[in-house]
Amino acid sequence: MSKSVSKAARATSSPSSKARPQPEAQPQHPAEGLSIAQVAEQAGVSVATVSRVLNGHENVRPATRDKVLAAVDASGYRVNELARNLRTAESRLLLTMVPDVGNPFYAEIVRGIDSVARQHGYFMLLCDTGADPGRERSYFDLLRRRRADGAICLDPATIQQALGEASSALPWVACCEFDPEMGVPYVGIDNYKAAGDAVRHLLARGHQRIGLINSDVDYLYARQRQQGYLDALTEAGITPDERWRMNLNSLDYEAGASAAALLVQQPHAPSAIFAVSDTLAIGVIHGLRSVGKRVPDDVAVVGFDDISLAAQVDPPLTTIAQPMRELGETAARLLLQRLANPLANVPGVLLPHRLVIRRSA
Amino acid sequence: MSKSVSKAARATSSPSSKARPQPEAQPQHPAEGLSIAQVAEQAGVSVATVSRVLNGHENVRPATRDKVLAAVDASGYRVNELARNLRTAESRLLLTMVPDVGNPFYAEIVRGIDSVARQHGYFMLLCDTGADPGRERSYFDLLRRRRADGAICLDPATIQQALGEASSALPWVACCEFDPEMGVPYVGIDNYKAAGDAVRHLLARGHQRIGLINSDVDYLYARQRQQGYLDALTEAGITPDERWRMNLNSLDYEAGASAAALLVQQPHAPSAIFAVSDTLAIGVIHGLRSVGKRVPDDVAVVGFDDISLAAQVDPPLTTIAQPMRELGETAARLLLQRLANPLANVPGVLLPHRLVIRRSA
DNA sequence: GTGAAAGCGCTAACAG
DNA sequence: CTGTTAGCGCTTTCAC
Repeated sequence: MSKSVSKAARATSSPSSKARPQPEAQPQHPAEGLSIAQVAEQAGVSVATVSRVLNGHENVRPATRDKVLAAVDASGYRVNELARNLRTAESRLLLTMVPDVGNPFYAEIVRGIDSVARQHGYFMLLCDTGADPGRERSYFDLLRRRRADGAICLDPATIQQALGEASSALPWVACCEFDPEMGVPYVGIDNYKAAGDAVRHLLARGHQRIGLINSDVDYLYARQRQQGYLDALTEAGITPDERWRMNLNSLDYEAGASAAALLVQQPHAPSAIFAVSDTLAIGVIHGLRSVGKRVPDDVAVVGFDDISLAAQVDPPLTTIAQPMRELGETAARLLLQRLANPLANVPGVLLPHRLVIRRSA
Repeated sequence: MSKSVSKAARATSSPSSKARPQPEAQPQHPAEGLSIAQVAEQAGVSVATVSRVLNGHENVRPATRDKVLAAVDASGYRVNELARNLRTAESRLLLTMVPDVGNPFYAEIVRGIDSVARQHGYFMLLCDTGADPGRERSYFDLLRRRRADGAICLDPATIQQALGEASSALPWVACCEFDPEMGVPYVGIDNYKAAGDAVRHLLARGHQRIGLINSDVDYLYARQRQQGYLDALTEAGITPDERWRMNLNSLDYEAGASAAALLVQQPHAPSAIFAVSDTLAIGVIHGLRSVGKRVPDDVAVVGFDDISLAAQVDPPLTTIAQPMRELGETAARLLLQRLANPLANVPGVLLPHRLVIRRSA
């Protein structure tokens, strides 16, 4: 930890750095190819001294320090981090890979990651992979090529596995999606139990025919939630009907809408639908309405995630809440741990979920 | 342009690189501190030759090339881009700064940027600024410190201006939010006219008392849309009432909901509401419903942006569509132009908007 | 407390 | 076609 702290104190590189505020007046020279040598010359000291001042080392005489600082401010000099990073062999950059930045579920997680990262003097940059293995790989290459110090991956477990064995040696952690067997640190929730909770809620409301609108089976959570759904039904003495289940390759509203319309227009249609994401569930509500079904009177629906929108739609969505912020924060902390001590074996952690009952079911 | 093309062809650094697929078998050594020198030794050639092969230069004998490639694959070597970038003085990284990654409006724009960027051999990385000037600054510092080659900023114009004069020399462009006076290339829409279109639609539907739920005036678009709203009303012979207008410091659904509830519960309440973003408008619909108003019968609502959700809510939202994808693509192209030719003065461009009539108004 | 100098890993002249 | 070499701008011993 002491490493992180000392690095975070670097006056010129920490995201949260307030060590040396900018002067009000803008510097004269917009600083194109300014190097430390020129600042040194201007200050009448050696490059070593400038470097020491820039990095907040203590062993510099105050007068000297002031001379240097003056020269820096006057010239508008900014350290070239490419050079610094080459020398120190670290970039202080963290990458977060998400399958779809447009999905509000990820936004809150990303904020959690970001806040922990900057507290520790790291920048967090977001990568939209579109759940495409090729793009995923190319972002991992940023890691291999030392352009980032670490990464957090929220992509489907299947894609993570496709990265190959060699990648597990890279400094990254998995968030929400993970394969416990891979030996990569992870954080997530108990999807199996959460899905069971959703279904049991529906059961308690008297529903017997419960549909499942699921996402792509590339996602670990899709497989786990399906199993939770299946087992909850079976435990209640109900034989799951295959026609009640659908797998979608998109979490978009439209996908949920058309799936729902299909689902309820068949014989023995479900009287309730469990959708594995709120975006899907909102689409489902819309789809049901478009075929003349009322929610929850004709068909009940429960979603998953508890994105902020869930409370705003009509009717407000009953859903399983994930601790999104904490998921992100935990992921960031795991990664930081792994960076601080590459050999320590970092644990997998599961965070609690919660059933939020609103009006849709 | 030829520069971009030749760079994009670099076998080891282009995001879209497919030049030399990885072998099926994973390399033996996970490649911690492997350098080009060791590869050179292993291949029995000089570092220069390895470098040439890695960069796809033509003047290498096939046999030599194969030897090098074999050594690379065997060792699992990856180029250290920190070193390469220091040497070539470019990072091939583009930054996109958005005020809120959770707002779906930005997601599609970001995709547009990303697709153009990777077509040209650049990586695009997303930064969530939270519309905070401090964070904005720190991301711009990434630029100053050569960790990224260019940036696209979607933050409020006010924040852009606060960056100071010196920043306009930096390689960035503005998207959606911009100040034409700053001399920074930009792309956006005609917000004044678009707002007018929205209001005129409401007018045509017979509404006389039209409310405006606006965002923070830090946003240029907020000021422009307000003016469009005001002028459209005036032109119709209606004197705008101050009590019809609200400014919110958030685009969240909740913010729209509570604002709407307030707005329609006063005397002479509006019979229609124009909200400057779809997220706000969706909140508005929810807020109206919570106080017992039906949309559009009691109060009509028009939004702005046409995010995918707009068609899914009940009632489907009448809104002004922005060409989000094109906005992003254009921004990326402007930036690329600016990078290719730092001296050329890149124009500001305005893209067309479109009124989409659904059921909410 | 400060400076001189080595070298991080790479690319690009320049020779041969 | 291939090798030798000089830096890119910075941090960090090691002297003084």
